Amino acid sequence: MTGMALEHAILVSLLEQPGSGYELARRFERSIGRFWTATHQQIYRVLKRMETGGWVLAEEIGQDGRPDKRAYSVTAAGRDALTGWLREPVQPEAVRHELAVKIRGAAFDDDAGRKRLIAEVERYRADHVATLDRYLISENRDFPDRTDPGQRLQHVVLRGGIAYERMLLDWLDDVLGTLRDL
Amino acid sequence: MTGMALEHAILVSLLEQPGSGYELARRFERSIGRFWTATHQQIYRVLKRMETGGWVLAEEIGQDGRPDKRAYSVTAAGRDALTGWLREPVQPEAVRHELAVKIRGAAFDDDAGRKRLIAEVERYRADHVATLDRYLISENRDFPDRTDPGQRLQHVVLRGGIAYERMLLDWLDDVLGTLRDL
DNA sequence: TGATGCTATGCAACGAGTTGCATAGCAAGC
DNA sequence: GCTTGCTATGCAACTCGTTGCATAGCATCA
Repeated sequence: MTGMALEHAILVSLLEQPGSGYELARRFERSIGRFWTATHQQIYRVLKRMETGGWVLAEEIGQDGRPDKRAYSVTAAGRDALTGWLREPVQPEAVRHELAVKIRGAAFDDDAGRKRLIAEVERYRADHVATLDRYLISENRDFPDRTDPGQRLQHVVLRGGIAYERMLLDWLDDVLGTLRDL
Repeated sequence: MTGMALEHAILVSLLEQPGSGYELARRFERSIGRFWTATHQQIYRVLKRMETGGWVLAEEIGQDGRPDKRAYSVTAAGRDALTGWLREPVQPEAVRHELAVKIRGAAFDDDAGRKRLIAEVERYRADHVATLDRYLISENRDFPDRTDPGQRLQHVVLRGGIAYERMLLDWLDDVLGTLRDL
């Protein structure tokens, strides 16, 4: 019961807003995917398992002009499963930071390799500038209601993303400085 | 060739210092594991694969009073494999932040559940205070040589860890404040 | 008209990561 | 004397995550 947390991320997303597997996959690209990534295959597979286990209910919705979809909502049993999990201890994170491995690896490459790494870090940095911008735009647009508990919780998680991106950008500047005058 | 980055983390670790599977596993608990986690089973399995592929060489070392060990070192082919990988683009990270899921999930739990989550966040925070302390001790102790390129690169990665932990502690205070006056 | 892309779901195969267990001798403390 | 813990390596079974592919109709743009 320690792993398989995707179920719980899906439960949270469906409680915030019921929807189809496809819609969930899109949310995992935007909102919820900021802190829990998943592909559409994973989501469809896990949704079936959750349906079998009685955590979610599917309703077939026929649409004209596009394929039918299965809209999922969370059952009472699913909600109980979620609250049970919420009360378990948080597992330590499994950190996997590829860039950090590459930076330490740069000690065993030549000048040409380090030059390429600097360019790659700059590209990586630009990506995260864009990410931070998206977060800031989303913050200004999506969190007007400071009284709704759900919104306040979503907002504090987003502030975590913003803090992370800012920290990362500062650190990348430190990395670039270190690589340049190695 | 996109995944399987454990090989490369092992190559970096073995280039920094040759050693046995067991020694590598211990390093993955301390130094390199700050940004790339792995269990001993993973490490042994991958080392065999790398030996078959000619990336590392094993030397049997008989020890008295304890089991023999196989000391690994990186071959020229292994080093080439590493530099080849260093020049590939950095893959976007697969973020999996369980605590963030739980925080958003707290909107669907009751007051008792939220109280428990607050206690759990406090425990989690204490763990990370301890982690930050270990990093700061390691920084003062292990990085005296500011001219060695390898040390400077290890140091900048450690500074990333320190920056991350500080950011996290600040954010956890924000989270606790939000949960408390929900 | 043809190419590209979006909605919508899914299978099959593979690779990566986790968990439990096993062996085996030595050292240290109760 | 007994238990616990450390060094040292490994198997087997399992779950999780990734990649490539497939279907199928409609919309949009060149």
